[in-house]
Amino acid sequence: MNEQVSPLEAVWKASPYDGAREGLSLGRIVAAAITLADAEGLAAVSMSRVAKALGFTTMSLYRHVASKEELILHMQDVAVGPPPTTFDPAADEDWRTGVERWAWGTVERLRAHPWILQTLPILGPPATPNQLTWLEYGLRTLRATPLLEPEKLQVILLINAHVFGDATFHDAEVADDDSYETLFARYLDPGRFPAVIAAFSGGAFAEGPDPATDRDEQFRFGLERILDGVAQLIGSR
Amino acid sequence: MNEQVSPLEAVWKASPYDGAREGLSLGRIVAAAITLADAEGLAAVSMSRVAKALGFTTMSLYRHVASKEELILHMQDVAVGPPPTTFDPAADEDWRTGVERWAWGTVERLRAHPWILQTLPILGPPATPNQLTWLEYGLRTLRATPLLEPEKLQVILLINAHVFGDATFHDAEVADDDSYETLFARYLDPGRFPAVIAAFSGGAFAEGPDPATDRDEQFRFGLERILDGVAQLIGSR
DNA sequence: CCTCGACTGTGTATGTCATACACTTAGTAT
DNA sequence: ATACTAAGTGTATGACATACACAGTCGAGG
Repeated sequence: MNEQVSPLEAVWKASPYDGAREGLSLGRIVAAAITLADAEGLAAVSMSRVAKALGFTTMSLYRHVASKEELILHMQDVAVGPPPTTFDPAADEDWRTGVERWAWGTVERLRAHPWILQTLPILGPPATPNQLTWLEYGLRTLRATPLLEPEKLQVILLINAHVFGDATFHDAEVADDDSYETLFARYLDPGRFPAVIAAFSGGAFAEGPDPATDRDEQFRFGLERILDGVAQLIGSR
Repeated sequence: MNEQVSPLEAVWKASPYDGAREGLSLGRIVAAAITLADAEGLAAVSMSRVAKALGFTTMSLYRHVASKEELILHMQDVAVGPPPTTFDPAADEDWRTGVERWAWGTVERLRAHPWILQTLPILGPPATPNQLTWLEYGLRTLRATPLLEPEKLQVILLINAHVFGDATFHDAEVADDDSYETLFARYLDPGRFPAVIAAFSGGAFAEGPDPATDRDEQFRFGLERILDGVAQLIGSR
């Protein structure tokens, strides 16, 4: 644990998520918390439940973590994890190939731990070590491109927003599920919401045989639009 | 208040945010909660603080609202508000003009009540009456376009994601503020994060004389990329 | 070898929170 | 007037984050 340090800064200081082989350790605590969040959602993560899962008392956690907020930041960093080094774009690689690989990589991480979404309230710009490593790799895909530095950043952040959009949209859909269709059927006045009804009856909700593919397809569509737009700008330089 | 009804459904049933002139009412409760959230953030909204602000007891709120979750959904709906009717795109209007107007309208709403971001955990697809009205208007801007129905939806959702990205990125920047620069300076190893450093020293954080304009400029950049991509698809049909 | 201090884990206590439930009271319909 | 209903209250419960004081343990310096 650290004295007088902001939660964010604590995450940076911790870097090697070590594990002494016995007793508590930051690594163990964070791992237990992530397991809990994966299984029951972020709301299920309380100091006492995490401690119980490890067989320690609630207060023991505070020897390794200054606050719950810090714990959650650590969870986020570990759950995001470092990008595979194979994601580091080769110097001669086509930017678009690189960006696409990167984009799909980030979706995958977020889908693996959807509760990362709920941890957003804390955030702002990417700020955690692993998050920044992803950002670094993302920016590198645009290295050879004539875009200005701030433009590169905007492009990567835009794609990131799309990734979060995907996760947000498909999150509660799973949870609420039937209540959606029901709700829409019951309250969506065709006089007031003709376009919405048309869009949704086109099958955005009513997934086909393989919802995962459909979801991928939706993500791909948005991504291609973004990249087409970027390509156009690059081409104009 | 409603019996045996999901929080979301309760919001739909409530539609006219009425106000009996005395005593408590849903409208009054929601308004007080929004005032609180605007001033001190979503975290400051507790049943007891809202009640106190109105001069009633905590439990009195439960006569009008089934749970805190329902309250927050109501808050969200009211804070989002209906789109101005002038946003309803004219039939002969250029789609791009319409979409841009719509996009800027949504940013504006979100910026006025940034805590709406924190209410995301609850959500999923847009589902609240006013949210759906915005969606309806957004979709209408693409009415005359050769896009397929699900594609229109994807485009609007993509822009929406961009709006949330803008809000997310600039939210904590305000809150953490100096700690960001500090943190970056202290921990960002130029060996490991060359691209990040290049992108940020380009001035993404170090705002110019008018940060609002810079922020607008950043949003505009992403929006134009998206719309260029969409235009290209439309053109190819 | 002993002692001291640091580190790690514990137990108890406090204040906040959402919410259940039983109660009162006022207003309305018969 | 009586019975019913809606609105507001007060008290109680159980979860939670966290402060604080204490205890065991272990390694380093005498």
